[in-house]
Amino acid sequence: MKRLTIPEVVVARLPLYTQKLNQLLREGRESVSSQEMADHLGITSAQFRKDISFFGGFGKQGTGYNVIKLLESLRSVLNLDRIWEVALVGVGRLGQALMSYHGFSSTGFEIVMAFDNDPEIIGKSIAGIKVLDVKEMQKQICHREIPIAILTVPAASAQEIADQMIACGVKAIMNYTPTTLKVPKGIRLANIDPVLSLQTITFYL
Amino acid sequence: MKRLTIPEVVVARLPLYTQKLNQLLREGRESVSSQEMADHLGITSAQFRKDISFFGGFGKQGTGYNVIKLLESLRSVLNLDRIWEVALVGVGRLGQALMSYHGFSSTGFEIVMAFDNDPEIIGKSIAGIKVLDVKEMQKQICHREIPIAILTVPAASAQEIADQMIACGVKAIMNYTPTTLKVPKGIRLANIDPVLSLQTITFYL
DNA sequence: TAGATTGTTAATCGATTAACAATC
DNA sequence: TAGATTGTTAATCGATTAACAATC
Repeated sequence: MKRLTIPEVVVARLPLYTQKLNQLLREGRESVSSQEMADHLGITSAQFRKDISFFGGFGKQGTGYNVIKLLESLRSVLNLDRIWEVALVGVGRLGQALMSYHGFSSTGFEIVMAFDNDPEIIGKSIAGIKVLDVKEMQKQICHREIPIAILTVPAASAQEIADQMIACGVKAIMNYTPTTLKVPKGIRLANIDPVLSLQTITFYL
Repeated sequence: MKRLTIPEVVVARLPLYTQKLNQLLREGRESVSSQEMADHLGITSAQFRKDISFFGGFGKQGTGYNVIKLLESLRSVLNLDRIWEVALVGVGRLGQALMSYHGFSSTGFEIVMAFDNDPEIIGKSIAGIKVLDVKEMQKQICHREIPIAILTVPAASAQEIADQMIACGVKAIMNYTPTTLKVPKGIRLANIDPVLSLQTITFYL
């Protein structure tokens, strides 16, 4: 299958392309050249064309790329033309903020369940989602076959909760904890602790 | 200067090394081999040694790396052996969560000012920080020479606010908005909209 | 000393870019 | 048609890895 040979760095750039194309769409633009995309994104036009051509020839010589068509193609490539159900574990401040974050639902991600171990918060509703006891987590996630989980628990319990998630079928974990998690091959792990990117940036300051 | 030649991918891995070393330190470990670090982090031992050797020979043949010494060296390389003052603009739910996030202060980042344009929230205190009118932003940031800003405003005003920040000396922006920002060369921009990493992950599911 | 593991070299692998024929 | 811009090739550039002498 062709898809398996796409470099990870290319895949990581596609959401940025999608983001920019959405912006152009809102501005009413019909087409865009690789050169313009490159200028906006701070890359070379050759890189843009090469990245896109992994998935097919979506452009037109002399004209560029049709914004809507390219956007839809990329959404299809990234499997964004469906709703993805997400579970969130750890309903602290960050967890609550993410549950209320409108950006998820407007892009096809829906947090459909949330778990915590604090009796104070279990049973409460946040952004329309009832917080369940984390003891229920495995049963619920298994039952509903949730593919993606957001991990916003304290560092100390991160690995344990991650193991439990994986045991009941979660395929991707967004790790917001400042922890180096061990996950089996085949499980996607995104480390998005806000501190990590800050620590990279300070090298250059 | 040697530092200028370090590949970005290497710099991006250093915080992960720091994270794991901190974990080992808490476990009371005195030394660690490149092989063990590699196993934990899912990389090769050669890569770890190569990355570290950009900054000097911190290891000892036959023994490995002294955890404390390596940790301190990396902290020094990443300029983490000081306090970094951070401004936050956009005190919505995500902004508030980040203001309350303990992970920043415990790693040497301190959100020292916050701004919003909503009269309802201006003047209130969140996590001990008084929210100021965004009209005051440029004056305050200039005056205190804040190098890092967290951008958590609505997408529509993101570019405008970013321009204002840069005009008054901000050198790095953590962009939490779903926007492709244009920034001048020399300004560090980290795109950490949570949706971006989700959209990358769905490609593989 | 014997065993272990580093730091570094050279080889490999992969990603980026310049250039241009194809073509809208 | 003339001008513009794609898709792709080949060259370049850069990052990763295997291997091993050095050495603790």
